[in-house]
Amino acid sequence: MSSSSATEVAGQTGSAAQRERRRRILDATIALATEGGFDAVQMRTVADDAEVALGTLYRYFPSKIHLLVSALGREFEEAEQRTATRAIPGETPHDRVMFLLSRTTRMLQKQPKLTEAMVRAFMFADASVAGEIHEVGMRLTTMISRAITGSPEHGEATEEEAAIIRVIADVWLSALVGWVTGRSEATDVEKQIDVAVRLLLR
Amino acid sequence: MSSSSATEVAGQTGSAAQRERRRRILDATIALATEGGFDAVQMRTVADDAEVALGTLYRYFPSKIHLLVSALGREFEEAEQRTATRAIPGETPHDRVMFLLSRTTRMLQKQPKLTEAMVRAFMFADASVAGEIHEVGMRLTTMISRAITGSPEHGEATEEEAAIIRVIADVWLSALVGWVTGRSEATDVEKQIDVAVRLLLR
DNA sequence: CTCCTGAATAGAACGTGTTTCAATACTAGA
DNA sequence: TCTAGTATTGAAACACGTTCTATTCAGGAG
Repeated sequence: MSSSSATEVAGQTGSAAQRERRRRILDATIALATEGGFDAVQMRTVADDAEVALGTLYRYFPSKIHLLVSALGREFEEAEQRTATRAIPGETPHDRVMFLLSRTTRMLQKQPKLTEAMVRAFMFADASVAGEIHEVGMRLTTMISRAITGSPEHGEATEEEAAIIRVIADVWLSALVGWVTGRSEATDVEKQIDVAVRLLLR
Repeated sequence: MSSSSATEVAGQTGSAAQRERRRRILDATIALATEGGFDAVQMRTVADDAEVALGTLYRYFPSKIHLLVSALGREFEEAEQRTATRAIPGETPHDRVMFLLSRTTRMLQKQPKLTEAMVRAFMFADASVAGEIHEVGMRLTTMISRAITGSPEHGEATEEEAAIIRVIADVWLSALVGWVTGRSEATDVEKQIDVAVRLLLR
């Protein structure tokens, strides 16, 4: 339990050179994943591309799974900040949630290999990745919550709302896994969320 | 596309000696997974324990993931047959679905290592495992459908019902993944399903 | 400026999933 | 019974995640 607490989450720690190395590693990871997916993210290659030694890579990210989930965290960070600055369009909670998740889904589907790499890492992660996983989960929860209330504020949700948000997130992730692993079509993801949201937000 | 169609799914093919080998392999897999989880299922060890050569193991199951998902399929087969012979107790669809999923969850939680191995393989599986995955999905769908209607028959579900079943299955799997990967407590799984079922079946 | 210590490096080495291949055993049909 | 074709075996080799070791580097304390 030394560093990565929830407050200094996305690696805003260490010297400038260290933050720079971390950035280069995540850049290389995302580039490789975008090109060739999970299998193409090979630790030796990441280290080479980021111009750090293999041992250094492992000092920053203790496993390939940590690395990819952290990359997912960085991507979600941008998406979440977008929902914080501008209100999500739509008349009803249903409309707004669908707007948000459809937009995010389409964004992910534009880079299928990258999404495959990150989603598979996310689903494969074990307890040792709890911190990174939790960060991603919180961001997703925050975004859906904002979509439901329609405001960029992120106040406390009622217990009922929290439960609904969780179910929506679960369905979205499952649908994404289905698409990523080639078990369903791209358009199915949106359909499945629409059904779930319709059933839940009525 | 030679063998494994939906009709001859669970390996009811080949000579008696071959069916016997297949059974020994799955037995060894489940024994190892029960003892030590995903990591303990090592292909060399499985082959040794099942008394087949490593090459033979790979002839029967083209990867560790195929192997573990097939093991999950065999376990689900028994569970599904139980729902086919006896009616699921409970007054309402909600009660019956909860009875079914609670019972199944508790059964899985009694063997945490085995469940961890199978669930992680299931979530990690890519398109090449589509057949095995589909089999498991169908069994789960069938069981939930029987619980909703309250009859061991497995008639066609309406589109609405099918969508609801899918959402319930997604939530159940997500909750299970959360538990397996140490992100949530055993009792959370039931709670999450209860919320989802309550929201969906009203 | 020198020394000390933690960080970074290069590279070898290890473990396990997967592939390959030559030799042997088995089985179904003539 | 013989034979052709197929399945199984045993063993080595390969690929990639991960660990380990020896060495060098950087930057703050004195």
